Amino acid sequence: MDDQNGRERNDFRLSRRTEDYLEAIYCLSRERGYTRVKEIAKYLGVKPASVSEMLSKLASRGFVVYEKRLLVSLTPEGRMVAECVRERREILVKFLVTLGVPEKIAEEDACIMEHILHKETITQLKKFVKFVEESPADPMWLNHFKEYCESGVHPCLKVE
Amino acid sequence: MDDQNGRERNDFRLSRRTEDYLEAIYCLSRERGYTRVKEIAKYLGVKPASVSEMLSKLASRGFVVYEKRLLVSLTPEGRMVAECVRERREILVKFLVTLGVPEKIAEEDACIMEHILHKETITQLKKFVKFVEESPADPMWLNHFKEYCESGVHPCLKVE
DNA sequence: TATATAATTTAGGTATGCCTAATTGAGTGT
DNA sequence: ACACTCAATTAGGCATACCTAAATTATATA
Repeated sequence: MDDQNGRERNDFRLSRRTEDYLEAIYCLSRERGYTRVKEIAKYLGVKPASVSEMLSKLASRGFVVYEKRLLVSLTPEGRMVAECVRERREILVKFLVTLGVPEKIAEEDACIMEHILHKETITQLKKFVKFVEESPADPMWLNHFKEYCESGVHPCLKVE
Repeated sequence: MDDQNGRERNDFRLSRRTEDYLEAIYCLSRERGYTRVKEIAKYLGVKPASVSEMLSKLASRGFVVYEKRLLVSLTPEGRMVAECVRERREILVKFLVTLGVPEKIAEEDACIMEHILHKETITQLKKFVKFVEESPADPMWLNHFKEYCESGVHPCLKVE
């Protein structure tokens, strides 16, 4: 009934870890079209044995093409999932960076958030990022916000 | 090395579920100073048996006062943790609501985010919420953003 | 007080995911 | 062709966290 383990809050989503693996494979196989156990293990910071196990599961669910001991690649379905995950993540990074979170931390937190937030939340964050991007020139308020972050005082309040 | 299971990304933080339980107990025992297995189970949407197990762990770690079959309450330490978690959460809800996420979803996602984001991220979100709150009158850009959400066009671009 | 009912706990399982150690397999060099 | 090495897989375990069913214990009512 929870999402600590495999199943997510809503049943449409894959487990966080499943998404992580798909995204990793997606990134790693971008250029050549394939990747391998060792690379995935390094990318995700786990041991090859764990990757091996997970790949069997992913293959049986139709997300990757994988014959034991051979190279790994995504099926069209796996690619679709990975792209969604990736897109969510990129938006989140931009968003957090806009708000002044250091890039590196933004990356990490985005990676976590992408897996677990409702689509409504992602939608709003996406809109926000676009809103900022589409703003003509530098949005004044953003500068104000940055100033506020540094000084701790809202610029509009100290206009004397 | 991961955080799917017990241990979190950084070692200071308790597992997500541990925090959930502490927060639940905190909420439920606010008025009377104590709560009970059944209530916690209902609050978290798990079975009493699971709560029972978890309480033993929480007690052995010094977060709750709990003698089998009796009422449950937080130790000062448990309360401290719960309060931190709670504060993080409230900020997140405010933040998401500001960005137009429906209240109910904001609550849920906040509950998830609170457990896993870096403190730097929380800090920035907190600042952002404060920034908005301390803005004199209605911040223009927020209205613009709302308009943008509805129309899909940045108001500043269609000023003719 | 005795008994019925409600609350808890225990026992025994499940699933995810990760790890180590031991094996298996495949490609390379001699 | 054989041995070496490195990659990948299997086997056996661990921890978290949940569940169901069965056994307890408490409480409330007749």
